[in-house]
Amino acid sequence: MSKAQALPASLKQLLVKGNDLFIPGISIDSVIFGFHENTLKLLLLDNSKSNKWTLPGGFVLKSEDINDAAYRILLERTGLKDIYLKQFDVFGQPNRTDASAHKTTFEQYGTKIPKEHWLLQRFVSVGYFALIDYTNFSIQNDTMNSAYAWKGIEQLNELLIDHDHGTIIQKALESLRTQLAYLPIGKNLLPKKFTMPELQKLYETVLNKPLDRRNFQRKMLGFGILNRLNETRKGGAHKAPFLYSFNDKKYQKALKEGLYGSW
Amino acid sequence: MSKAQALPASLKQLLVKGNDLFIPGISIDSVIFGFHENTLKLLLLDNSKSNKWTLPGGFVLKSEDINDAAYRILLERTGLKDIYLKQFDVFGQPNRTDASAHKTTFEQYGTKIPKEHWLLQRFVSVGYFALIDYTNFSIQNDTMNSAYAWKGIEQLNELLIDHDHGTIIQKALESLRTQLAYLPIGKNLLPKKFTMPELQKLYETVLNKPLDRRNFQRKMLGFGILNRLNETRKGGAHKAPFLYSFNDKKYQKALKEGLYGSW
DNA sequence: AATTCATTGCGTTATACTGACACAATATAA
DNA sequence: TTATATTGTGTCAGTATAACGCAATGAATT
Repeated sequence: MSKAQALPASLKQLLVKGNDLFIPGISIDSVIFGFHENTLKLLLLDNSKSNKWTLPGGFVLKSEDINDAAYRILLERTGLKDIYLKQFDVFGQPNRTDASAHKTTFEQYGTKIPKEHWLLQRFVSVGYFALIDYTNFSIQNDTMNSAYAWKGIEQLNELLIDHDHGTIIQKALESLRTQLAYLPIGKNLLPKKFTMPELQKLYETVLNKPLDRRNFQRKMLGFGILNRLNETRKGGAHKAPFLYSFNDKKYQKALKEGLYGSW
Repeated sequence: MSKAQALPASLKQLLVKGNDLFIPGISIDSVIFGFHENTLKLLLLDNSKSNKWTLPGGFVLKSEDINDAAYRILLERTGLKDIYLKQFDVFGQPNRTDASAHKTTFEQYGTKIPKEHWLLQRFVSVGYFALIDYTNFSIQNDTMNSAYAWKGIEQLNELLIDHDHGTIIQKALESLRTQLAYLPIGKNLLPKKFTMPELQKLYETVLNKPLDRRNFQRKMLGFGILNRLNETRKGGAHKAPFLYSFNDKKYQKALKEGLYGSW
């Protein structure tokens, strides 16, 4: 076993001042979605030693709105701001594994959380999902000194077995699917310019079923939310597809009614 | 001013033992929907003196699942069980009015909540909505000694002005609308036997727009979730409509896919 | 430079669904 | 018995959907 590193300042502060700063018993967990190479990815944190991957999360300041806290935590831990973020569920089982996860985090540095410490109390977690542009985010270590990595949703079984973060992710995916017609997934998960096949793959991935290429295009164009640009994406083999961008105003408006259709 | 009544036992217990029994900082508010005389109704509690109506709610026991708590609270305060109940949002603004509402409740009985008491801390509230059969529920006073009453959603403006329970109710209604295709509102808001016009009025009320009688019937029957009974509802003037009941199995199944259609 | 080939852009057709409306049947009230 | 509002059933034009055809294109191959 390698020598224990010094406890990072951020963790020390959590231990010492957390009780004064944060409201007790409530945590936030964020499921951060990205889309790359035709797969949905999640931004997860590696708790190094344990090789258990976890959702980035945090706590709510004593006089802070919960939604504001979710944005702040996202900003602090990833540098991301102006991100689409949405609360989707609350996880309130008394046997949630937060306490043991916190223990593990500190034990990596040879630090033990004192008994009765607020971190070891029962936590109710509010789940948020974020939609971010994969191409516009460069991974860096976060303030808690954990390492980020994008993980494809198909690899999750190995990473999160028996971990209740797995449940949270499943619920987030479910929300994404059932509310698809009302969510700006295209705008937030794709780069500013994208091709029709890319948009289609995104919808196919979320819905987990294939869609007809030609019918998809007709329907999407029918919504009147896309601008076709005078550019094509060259470089890939075969015919170069047109690039599109979203007409933000019309997109917003259309989403209010829901992108009607039999997906 | 009339003489202050004695503090009810349930309130006294809350004051004295609440801190040991419940997890701090988290409350539950339930928006209880019923349908009667072609209007959506809410089951509200009158805080007598103040004439401010509030949502029935409560707190979570220290080793209790939040969803279980919501069911328990509903049972304790209304006698209702086996009810459709669904979490729809979390309300986490630091300036929520719970503390002052609690104060008012106790001041009615001439009791003052001690400073620093847990009831006066900041609360994050988890919102649930319940769908219940109006005809199968008889109003009684609840354990907190408040009086229940059904209030039509159109009268809410007068009752809840500037009250953040108003926001919660609005959000509950919104959830009801956007998730309509996935919610068993018919089964849970109507009596076992009902007529097609009654079912239609329910959908019209939730959607807040009129629907064509004949198209509605065609679509509903098309889902294959209704049994037409060999009875009609006589008594009303004019032609007696058939009675229907739900085919529970098919209803459940259809809701999983969502009751597809352009409502 | 010509050929190959997977992919893209645009189009067609049969079918199902939707919205708007017509008309006969019927339970109560007059 | 008649009047009336409501319900049950049906029609029809317009629209949306699912399934598929075919020519155009850009890079890779020869």
